[in-house]
Amino acid sequence: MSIALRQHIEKITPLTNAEFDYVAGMFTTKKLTKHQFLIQEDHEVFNDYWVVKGLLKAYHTDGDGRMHILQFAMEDWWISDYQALNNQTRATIAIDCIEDCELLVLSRENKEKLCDELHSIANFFRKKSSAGYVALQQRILFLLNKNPQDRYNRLYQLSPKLLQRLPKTLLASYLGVSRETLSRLSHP
Amino acid sequence: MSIALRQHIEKITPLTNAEFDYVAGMFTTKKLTKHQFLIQEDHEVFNDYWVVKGLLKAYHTDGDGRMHILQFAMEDWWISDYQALNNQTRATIAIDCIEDCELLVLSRENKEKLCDELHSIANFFRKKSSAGYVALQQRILFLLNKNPQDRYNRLYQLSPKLLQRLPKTLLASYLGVSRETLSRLSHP
DNA sequence: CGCGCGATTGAGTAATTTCAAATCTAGTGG
DNA sequence: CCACTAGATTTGAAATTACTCAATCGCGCG
Repeated sequence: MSIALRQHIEKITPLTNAEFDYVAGMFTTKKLTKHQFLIQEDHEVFNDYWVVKGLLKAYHTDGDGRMHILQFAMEDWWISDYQALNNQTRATIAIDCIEDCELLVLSRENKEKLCDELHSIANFFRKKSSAGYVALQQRILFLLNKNPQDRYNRLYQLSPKLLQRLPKTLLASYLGVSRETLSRLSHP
Repeated sequence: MSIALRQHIEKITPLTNAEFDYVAGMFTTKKLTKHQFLIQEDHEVFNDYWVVKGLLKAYHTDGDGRMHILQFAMEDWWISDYQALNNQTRATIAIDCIEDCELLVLSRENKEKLCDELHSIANFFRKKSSAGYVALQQRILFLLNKNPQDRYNRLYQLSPKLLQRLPKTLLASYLGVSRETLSRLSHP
């Protein structure tokens, strides 16, 4: 099965062949094309997703119909509505495909099962969450005090590849600025 | 030992008496007075902290000497510089006491030990991190698109008690607005 | 009573948004 | 291969919002 997934997990914790086979067996696959929804607001959320290939956005639409992007996900990233997934509530965010996508699907039940049975996997997700938490803190710091140019530069530093694959409109929404303002920045 | 800590953990996962005693034995205690530092920027970070009593702030100071508050922590909250703690790097944020504080201290080693030995504790921290991640996502959504009044109202809804214990200057910094702007909002 | 600190108020300024229009680009069909 | 269209991006100008700086207020405490 997916070598990439194994490498991804083993960046954090080693797995025996048997363990990995067991883990991999818990996943199913899913393919979506550009513009298709992975999760829609107000729907139930049953799965966590790992991106094999493609690019997605997770976003909330506010009362005025404005979209605010919470996260992008490309190869090797996890994505879901974790609030809904953890608490078994309805989705408050939507996720759709910016490009054609290939995903590995891990249901809540299988995730919990894996975490109960395999120490290493429990630790994997624990460390992933903690790293995600830290990453969001960094993003908050930039939203709190940095101007649009600084925010853009940071994202450019963090993942230049992502920027090239994104329409500017979406990037603006992620950075919390209007697309006109983004357009007036200097783009390295 | 701390009944409160046991209740805190058992909100997520049950523990036997023996397990809890073992867990509790991994913590030490620490008392600090108002204005004292728990963590200073550029220092090493060895511990995670759980607040028994008191109120602290975690913040970053930018190049212009402006403080940006990442997190407050009061009773029942965990706090540390997780970036530094996880990666064994130097602190990029400072944490100090807004009120006199009483803390339970869990070293990185003991935390990892507990997570390796006790399934339930590994799951506890995993779920805590995930919940923390979701909470930060919500905060990001408000920073992305809401005006100061909405941000204030949200925090008022989330924890009105916190607001009463905080100097407005700190609140402004947390919300990402100037104290003058905060002062001009309607305070319910 | 007066000092000191935090909070408030006022006025001017800077930055970003908004609205509108023009330009560019990629994909489509002739 | 070219013209055409829809969508995305850029540009311009006005309006809005929040910031900054400065002054004042209010309260607790010595």
